[in-house]
Amino acid sequence: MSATIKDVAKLAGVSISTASCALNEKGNVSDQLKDKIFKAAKKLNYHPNAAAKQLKTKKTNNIGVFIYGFSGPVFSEVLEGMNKAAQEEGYNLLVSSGSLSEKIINQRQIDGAIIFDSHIKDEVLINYSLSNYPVILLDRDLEGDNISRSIINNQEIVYNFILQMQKKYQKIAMITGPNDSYNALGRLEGYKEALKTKNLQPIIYKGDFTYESGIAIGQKLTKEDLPDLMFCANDETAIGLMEEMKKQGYKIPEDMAICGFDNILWTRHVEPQLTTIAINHTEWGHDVAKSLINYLKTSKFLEIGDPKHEVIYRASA
Amino acid sequence: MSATIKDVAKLAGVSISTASCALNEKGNVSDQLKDKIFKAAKKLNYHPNAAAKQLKTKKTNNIGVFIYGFSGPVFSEVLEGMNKAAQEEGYNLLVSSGSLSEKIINQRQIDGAIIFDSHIKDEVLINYSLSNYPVILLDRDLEGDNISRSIINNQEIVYNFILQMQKKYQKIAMITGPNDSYNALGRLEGYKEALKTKNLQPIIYKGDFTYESGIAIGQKLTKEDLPDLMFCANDETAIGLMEEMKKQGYKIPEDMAICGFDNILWTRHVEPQLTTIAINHTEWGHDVAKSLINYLKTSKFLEIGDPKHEVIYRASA
DNA sequence: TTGTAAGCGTTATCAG
DNA sequence: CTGATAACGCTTACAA
Repeated sequence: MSATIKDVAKLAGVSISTASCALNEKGNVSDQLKDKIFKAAKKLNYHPNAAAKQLKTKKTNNIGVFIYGFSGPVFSEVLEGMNKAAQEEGYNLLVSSGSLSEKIINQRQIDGAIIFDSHIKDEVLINYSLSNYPVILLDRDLEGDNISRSIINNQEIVYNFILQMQKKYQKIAMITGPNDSYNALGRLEGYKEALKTKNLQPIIYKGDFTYESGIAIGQKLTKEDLPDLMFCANDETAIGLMEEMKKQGYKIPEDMAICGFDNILWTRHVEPQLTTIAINHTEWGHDVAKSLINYLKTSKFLEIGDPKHEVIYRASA
Repeated sequence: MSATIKDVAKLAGVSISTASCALNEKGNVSDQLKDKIFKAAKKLNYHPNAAAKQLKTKKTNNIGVFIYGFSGPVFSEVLEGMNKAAQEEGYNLLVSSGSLSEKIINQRQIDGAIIFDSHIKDEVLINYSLSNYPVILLDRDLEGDNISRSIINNQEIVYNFILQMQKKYQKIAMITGPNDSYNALGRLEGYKEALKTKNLQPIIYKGDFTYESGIAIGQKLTKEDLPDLMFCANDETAIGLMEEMKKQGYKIPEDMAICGFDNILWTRHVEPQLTTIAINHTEWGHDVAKSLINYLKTSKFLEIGDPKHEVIYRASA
């Protein structure tokens, strides 16, 4: 069994409350006693019991992060940023995915929640926030008093990007991603909106974020179809398309320029290197977690800036 | 404020203990009362307070996972598997990386720990395990009573693989990874050992797990240097090498066969497709977590099989 | 079958 | 400056 504060108090020859005050640097304890108490604590390898502390103070020092799954680079980057922020502020990350998430929220195992998972019911979140716990939603809508939100504004990013590219390329087509992807939909909207602004008809090919869908579309493209620029909803599709076009003897970007989205590692290893858009997910996660923790300390969310993005111009477009 | 068991008891018109027994399906409560109690709980949206429960039962229902960082595919796969196991068994994952990890362990916020991080001090782990908490170490050594271990046996996997390839290829060289990588070192040892068994001299090139290091080595390789097979410590290096060799006009695998390790997505998108070795990290994580949870339920670790691996033969070797 | 009461390890209030 | 003591919400003997 580990030592309790009782043991420390006994060894130091003081009362429990004095020991508690000393260990928490609170109130008035003489330096002499303090020293004795700290020595005793060290000797007994004392560490306060988290559950007891939580019960008393109603603070768990944990923030819950609820994600849909662990796979893919996005989650690990976001988590990395959040972990960094949590560490800086002395909080722990309780990461959960799946059916147990709602239980953790309901049981108040956390001081606040970051939701990156559309499966958790609104009702649970509202209930939680109503008990004065802060919640930050990522890429999802919900209004409420202690609820804040942050989204990757794919639509706006793509809108601006396409308008920019329009200066150089006349005919711009797009390969979309799957319909159930938040990101794919936003990117598509941004594309459509940009063309609308310029009074142009959108040309849309249906992809699914895979390398193979890029290849398949490349195989169907006839010479007359070729746009000046093909904007792909993600890099994998763009690279698949590029390989297929090269195979058919087309020159990139002369015959058709190609660009993607995400800036995956492989964009640098294809020939020509792929022009793409990078989102700084790590920084985003960091800012989001900081905002939540700020709420825990001051009852106010820190403003979360839009996730940083950067257009990376390379040879492909 | 959330409802407590007291509120439930009052609303149902029973004592606290009766309510507790009913809600935990324990002891003897008449069906009639039980029904009343459950209805009251539902009405009040009652959820037991985790801290109080933990304090009393000395069980947190959390298992701690301590990793070195979130980046890279390995951690997300391992975490995914662990999360799945935890979910199946009703446990939560407290994931932490960095300086706060030791605090979580010391404060007994978790019923058991999985350590995938060489930075946590042995002393902390020993102390923890001495208080009867189970610990599983991944890719790391430490002996103890409630301590179990599991490692990816890179050395053995590579040893067997190279012996196998030896039947087809005479001269086998290797590109290593960085010296501070557990995986790189094991793979190198396996290679050396296999050649030794066959009484052959190892031929070793120093890489660093990057695509660029594969290119650089390819540029230095002269025609006379070419081995029959180049075994690369990871796929990125292998692919870099392959691209460079192709650029120089060599035919893969005719002039030199190439194989890698990890089975990253891109191994299927190069020409020729890369022969490589896949480790099932998700399953590994799942098994590890299951083993720990089994200990929590029965005081015995479940046997963890060696992480499953599979040699994936493709056209490059 | 149900209720009373003690106690888990803390913190915090309030006398001494 | 220090020390009883109550309380946090829950579980669990044990008594009724």
